[in-house]
Amino acid sequence: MARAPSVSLAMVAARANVSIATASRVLNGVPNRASSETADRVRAAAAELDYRPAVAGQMLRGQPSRLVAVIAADLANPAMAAMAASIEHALRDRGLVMALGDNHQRADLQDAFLAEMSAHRVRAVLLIGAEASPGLNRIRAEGTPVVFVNRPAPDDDGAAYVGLDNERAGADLARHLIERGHSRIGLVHAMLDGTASGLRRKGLLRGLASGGIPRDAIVEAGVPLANHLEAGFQAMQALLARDEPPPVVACLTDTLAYGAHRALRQARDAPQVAFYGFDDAFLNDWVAPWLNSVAAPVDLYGPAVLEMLDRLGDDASTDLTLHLPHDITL
Amino acid sequence: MARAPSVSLAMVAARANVSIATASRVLNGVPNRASSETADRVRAAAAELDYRPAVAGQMLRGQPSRLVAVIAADLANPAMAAMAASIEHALRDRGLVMALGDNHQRADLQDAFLAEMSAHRVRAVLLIGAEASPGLNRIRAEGTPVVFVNRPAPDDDGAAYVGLDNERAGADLARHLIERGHSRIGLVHAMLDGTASGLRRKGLLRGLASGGIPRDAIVEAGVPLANHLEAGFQAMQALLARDEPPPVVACLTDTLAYGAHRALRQARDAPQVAFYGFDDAFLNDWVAPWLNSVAAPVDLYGPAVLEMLDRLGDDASTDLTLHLPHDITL
DNA sequence: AGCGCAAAGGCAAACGTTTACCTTAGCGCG
DNA sequence: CGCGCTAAGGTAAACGTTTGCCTTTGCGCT
Repeated sequence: MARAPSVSLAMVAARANVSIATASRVLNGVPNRASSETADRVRAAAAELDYRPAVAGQMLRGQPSRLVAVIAADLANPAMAAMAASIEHALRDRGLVMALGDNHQRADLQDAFLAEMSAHRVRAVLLIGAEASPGLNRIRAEGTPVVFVNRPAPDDDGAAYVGLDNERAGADLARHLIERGHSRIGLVHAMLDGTASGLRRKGLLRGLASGGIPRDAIVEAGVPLANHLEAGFQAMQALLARDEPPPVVACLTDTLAYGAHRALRQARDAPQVAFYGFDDAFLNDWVAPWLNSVAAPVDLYGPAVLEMLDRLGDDASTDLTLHLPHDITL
Repeated sequence: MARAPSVSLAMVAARANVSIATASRVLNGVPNRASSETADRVRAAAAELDYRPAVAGQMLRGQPSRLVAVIAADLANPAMAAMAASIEHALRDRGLVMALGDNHQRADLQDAFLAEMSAHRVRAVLLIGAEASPGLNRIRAEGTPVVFVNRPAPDDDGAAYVGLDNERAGADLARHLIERGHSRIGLVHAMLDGTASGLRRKGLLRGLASGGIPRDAIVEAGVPLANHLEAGFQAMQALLARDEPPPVVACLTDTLAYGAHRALRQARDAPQVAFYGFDDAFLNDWVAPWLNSVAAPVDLYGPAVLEMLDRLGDDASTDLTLHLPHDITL
């Protein structure tokens, strides 16, 4: 299992009969430091040996690493996995590499991952559904660019955010529902401390109110579970237990809607119910055609996150909120 | 955006009034090299400064990195994402960190990722659905431990494999179908060059044959698309166009089944069809209750992969195939 | 007293890369 | 001819860590 000794810059230099310095400069494209013949010799040697710079050396010199840490709240959530995939794609176009972790909605796991990534001197940290945690504060204090994706920062002090305009999305859903003639509306949520959910609900309620829907026509059911599937299931059961279940149910998350729909399936003489959710995963078309979702096209996430990283790099630009255009997909 | 200068071992040593060497040894737990007072002083200094060793230095010294590269064929596939999550969990228990990439079923993207990971001197490479590629051969030749997960190695020359016993799983599904009294069976697949699919089909056909099902009672439909959703959709349409569609359809992948089911939904006067697939994602319970799946519990993947990495480390043990126990979930 | 040994700790090399600084040669130009 | 400038290249330091080797001190034993 002896790891083959990898080829170092020194070997390339030796083979090309130049100093290490010259080899380095040629390969890094520093102009006017080598004749074209020398440069060709170096490049040829590098190619023959299949030289690839060891990151260790580069890091040691303080060069930024090509690694970008990405933390997802739950990889098993298809919407988040799809966002991660989009981000990875965009990063790769820039020569960056994603290192993905899953915080399982636990601050301690998130911090363990962040600590390791910090030791690797990652170029940036992206959080798709962040937990508030000491390690998160620390890495932000260290100056590592941090972008919150899909769920705004737990403590909103000017942190960079890429994702839906949650409040507006909620309001738009309200308008949509009213246009469709709905007057009694179910609302399913899990925990509302999550910044995204709270904003969505706020916007939704505001929109419904300004559309003339009285507050008591909104039937709310919230089950504070981290597992949104189970939460949606139980919340929907509660709604169904009412005398007259609402004909339309808005879930603050698609995953909640999955759970709610299961409860509906399992109910005896279940009524017709229209479901609405947020954060469409492309899989919905295939496995959840009954679900309407307020979401941005998932391929927008990657480019938008990179755009935000650029803004953070400029540090002149101050607008650190990037709202993706959402739509109500059927 | 000036990155805060991180605390180095030298600072810890200075604060504890010892040499760098002593500090290093204390923190690494080398015995009999420091008095307990000195050790306490060092540890206190490290804690106060929140010292965390820079990986660059450690890597440079040839220490194995804590990074483990994981490549998924398609992160948007919930089953694969769930496997990745399980693996990440198990790795973290060992103090290792997952760096996840998505090869989008393209050899060139896989190689780009592998090259970067190789430069990071990752401790191992795990492939959930590998593509055959030059870079893969290269990193194997370099001696980096490589484990194929869920899909056996493209060229099977003694590569480590963790996943279903695909052929047996196919045969077991055949027995199951026969026990249920099915005598006409649909078979949906995409490309069969993928090693897993080929083996599943082989086992299934063998099992059906030995169960007395004549070959012409097996209606096969294969659409060679990389996108299994679309492939399943089209294949099912082909099956439905027949005079008498089979009452049970086995799909070599759950994703194919998603596609097939959509075709069924969209068909006019669709018959009753039972669906079987492979690689159950826990989400199936919620969004695809109509799908029976041959699969191993997904939380087995992580521990099994670590077990295999241990075997590769011993390099005495030669059994590099680890079959997970599968079951037919309803 | 003399010896050996263990504990406690320091020195310095090595890993691979980048880059500031230095040297040399050649050339244009006053 | 002498000055300055540029291209072409080399030398060596620096990054942070680990570890082989060395020194010193104290202690037990003959």
